[in-house]
Parts: sequence; C-alpha cells; structure tokens
Amino acid sequence: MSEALSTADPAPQYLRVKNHLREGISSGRWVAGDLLPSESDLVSLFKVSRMTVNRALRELYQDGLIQRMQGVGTFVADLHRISSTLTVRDLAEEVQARGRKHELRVHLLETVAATAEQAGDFGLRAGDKLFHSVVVHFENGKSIQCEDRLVNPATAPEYLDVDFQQTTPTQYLLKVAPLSEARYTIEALLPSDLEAKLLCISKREPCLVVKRRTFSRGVAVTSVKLSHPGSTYLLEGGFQA
Amino acid sequence: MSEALSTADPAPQYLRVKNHLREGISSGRWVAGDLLPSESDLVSLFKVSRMTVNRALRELYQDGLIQRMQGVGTFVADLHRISSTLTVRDLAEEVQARGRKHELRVHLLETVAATAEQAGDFGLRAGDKLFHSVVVHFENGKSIQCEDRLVNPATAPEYLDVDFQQTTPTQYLLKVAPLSEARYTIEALLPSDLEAKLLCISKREPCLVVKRRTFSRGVAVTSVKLSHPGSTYLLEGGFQA
DNA sequence: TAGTGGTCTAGACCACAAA
DNA sequence: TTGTGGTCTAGACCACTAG
Repeated sequence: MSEALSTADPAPQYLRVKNHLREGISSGRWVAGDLLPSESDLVSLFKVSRMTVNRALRELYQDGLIQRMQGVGTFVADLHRISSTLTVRDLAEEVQARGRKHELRVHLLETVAATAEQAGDFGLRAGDKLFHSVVVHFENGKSIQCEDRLVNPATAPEYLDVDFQQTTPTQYLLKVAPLSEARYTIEALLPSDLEAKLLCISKREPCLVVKRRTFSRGVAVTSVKLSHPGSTYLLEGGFQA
Repeated sequence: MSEALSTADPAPQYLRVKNHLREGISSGRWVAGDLLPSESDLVSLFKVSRMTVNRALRELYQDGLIQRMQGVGTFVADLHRISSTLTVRDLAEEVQARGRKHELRVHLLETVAATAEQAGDFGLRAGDKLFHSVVVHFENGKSIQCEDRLVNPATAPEYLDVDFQQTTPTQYLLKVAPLSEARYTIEALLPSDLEAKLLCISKREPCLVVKRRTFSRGVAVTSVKLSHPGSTYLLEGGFQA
C-alpha cells in the first residue's frame, strides 16, 4: 500500500512540492540561510513542469518561509519572527459567529466641531463639522466594547439617521464607503471615566484598546477607539511553518 | 506618447490585471458581492494568456479581496474585516532596527518541577523538570518587556548555560529548535508584583501581555509571557486594499 | 558563460454549478 | 450543455549573478 486508497484527494502537484520543502524547513533539515534545491532540481525530482515548481516556491515566498534571489538561488528565510494574520471583523458578526446574542446601546450621537488635530486626521479645517458617536456592544448581556467614533460627514452624510439596532456603525460605514486602507494600533490603557461607566467596570481594570483610522478612495472615513475590558477580551492568533 | 518613456519599469502583465481589479474594488466601482469579469473576459480585455490572468486572480484571493467559486464565478469579498500581518520579532532585533540600544538583565534562571497544567502544555508528566527564566529587556535604559519563560529541556538541554548577554532567549531557542508552529494571545492585564518591580512601574499601570507557545517538529519548545508597560508599548499595523 | 529566478504563452483536462 | 474556476505542461525569453 503506497498511495491513494479509494478516491482519496489527489493533492495537487504544486502542493506536493510545497509541502516537501515546508516539512524540510520545519523539521530542521534545512535551516535559516541554507540553499534550497533550484527550480530545475525540483522539476527533475518531482517530474513536474517548471511552472508548477515555480508556484510552490512563490507561495512559500509569500508565506515568508524562503528568500529568493534572481541569479543566485533560493534560501531558507530567517524565521526570527512570527507573523500571522490579525483579523479585526465587525463585532456583531463575530459575536453571532460564536452563537451568542449581540446587542448595542447608543449612548451619544451628535455633531461636533473638529479640533485642529481631528481636522488634520480627516483633511479638514478646524471647526469643520464631524459626526461623533459613542455606542456600547454587549455579548449575551455583558458589555464587551465601547466604541467612540468620529465620522467624516462628506463620506457618510446620513450617518446620524442610521438605526444602529439594525446595522452597526462598522457595517454601515463599510457599505457607504468601501474600505481601501486602514491603520491601527493596539495598546493597553486604563478606561476613561465614561468608558468605565459604560462598560460597568472598575476604573482600575486595564482595557485592550484598538485605535483605527480607515480610508476610502484615499479619503479618511472614520477614526475610532475601541475599548475592551481586559478581563473578557483577548486577541488570538497562530502561525504555522 | 502611449507607453514606456525611456526604460521605465515595464510592469508585469499579471500586475496590470491585478491592479485594474484592485483599483476597481477600492474605488467602489465593484462592491462586496459583485460579480467580477471571468478569467476569459480578462484574457480578451488584456490580451494575455489565461495563466497570467489566473495568477492575478489567485493573488487577489490570497490577499482576501475576492472570493472564487468553481463553476460560478469571481466575486468581490466582504471586506467586513481588516486583516493584516502581525509580526512578533525578536525584541533585540526590533530595538536595534530602531537604532536604539538593547540591554537585558537576567533576574532568574532555574530548574523547576512542572505543575500538572504546565506538564500538559509540554506533553510531560507533573513533576518533570522544566527550565524557568525571567529576564527584563531595556531600550535605551528604559524597561520595555518582562519575559517570563518556561523551556522544555528535551529541546534545549543547554538552556541554563547560555550567555543571554550575547544571545537573547528567543534567538537561542530559534537556533536550537527551528520554529514550526506558534500560538499566541494578546490581552491587557495588570502586572504581578514581581513584574511591576522589575519593570519599575506602578501596580496600577496596565500592561499589554503577549502569551505565546511555540513548537518545533510538533514538540512544545517554550511557553512565554511577555509583559509590556502600556504607556510605552503598542502594536501597530495596517492594511491596504 | 552557465545557472539562477521572473515572467509569459497557448494550449489542455478536469470538477463543478447553473440553466 | 455551457461556462466557470483549478490545475498542469513544455516550451520560451529575459534579467541577474557568479566564476
């Protein structure tokens, strides 16, 4: 018995090549800096075309496992880093995906005059109009996020009239202003007085805070501070060589 | 004048296709759920081979911008998420890359008997030997990370003899046990008494805490808790459609 | 000059889904 | 049955690096 009992999935050829190299790297057979077999070596080894080998190697490069240099060769990359994809999804979706009940309470919804700094973030002038909302998200009745948001009226003029029981601010903004770019930071902070009150936590309980600015077609759409009680919220991730 | 003044970089064909679609998506010409042109449409449009079109589409899929269904078509993905690569590098490298001075102080280096829970993490039995280290990292003389680590002696028998002034624990472990898998969480916590003392911060200052377990060839190598003062440390990231 | 990777083609066969 | 995407081939030309 050597292969494919019954109609077992006949793994694509490029995956055979890719897995062979990946296993060699994660098993330590090749270590950081080692020269790997060339494309033509792999062509002979696996009896496949060069395009197929090339796809395997390109994907390993995109995964950060190898480095390639034209005219020189393919090498095992330094794995002195753990990279993985951090995904920040719409919170309502995330909660529902866990099979829990998502609720949202609007605490504030208003128009404000931009400070100089805020105006700068949005490419507007100080004193220009901005929308401001503060809403709290609940999972099975427990507060999990305080969302303090500024919105550029130019990209979402109807923002103040949205029914946030039907559509979360994130969902609405993604709909009216297709996401093209985002920048975020993650830090640990103590809650403000208001955040502590809205989240029903102690002012001494640390919060995981995500600050995010998003852009659509190069224009700033919204700037948001998402505060999560540290005791109930964490980000998870993984990585596989 | 229609093309290539002088020897301007002749962008690869697959990038022309990829950029055309990406710009259409981020400009809102196509929005989430829309059907995109088929591979054969793009072949005629750009006068290139199907393999070239296919590469462009495959990369857009890997970037999370489109969804593809065999027999159906290619659609704009829901961008109800912001994904980006979170990279956790060796701290010494990171500090040096910023042009700062990295220092490290070893606070503890010992052998301990595994508790039942720790043993489980490492696939050992309660009471088995584990190495334990607590070191503090400094950037330009300022404490930035407290690293509390357990190490599996089977994968790094010489751990206790390493000179951590020369090689950080992370660097050493990556060298002796090639990284094959990692799992981490990120949360906001108050420091323990020891952490507060070692980091020279108040016991009320929130910390950004990364807990990470890494594996090599399927065997648990190390389990570490990295605590960073919230006031000086944050994770940054970005995303571009 | 020889060997490497980067890109591209014009076909091909297949699995799959919808009409 | 038609059109879709998923994979693969056997060539090709090029730019780059090293000896």
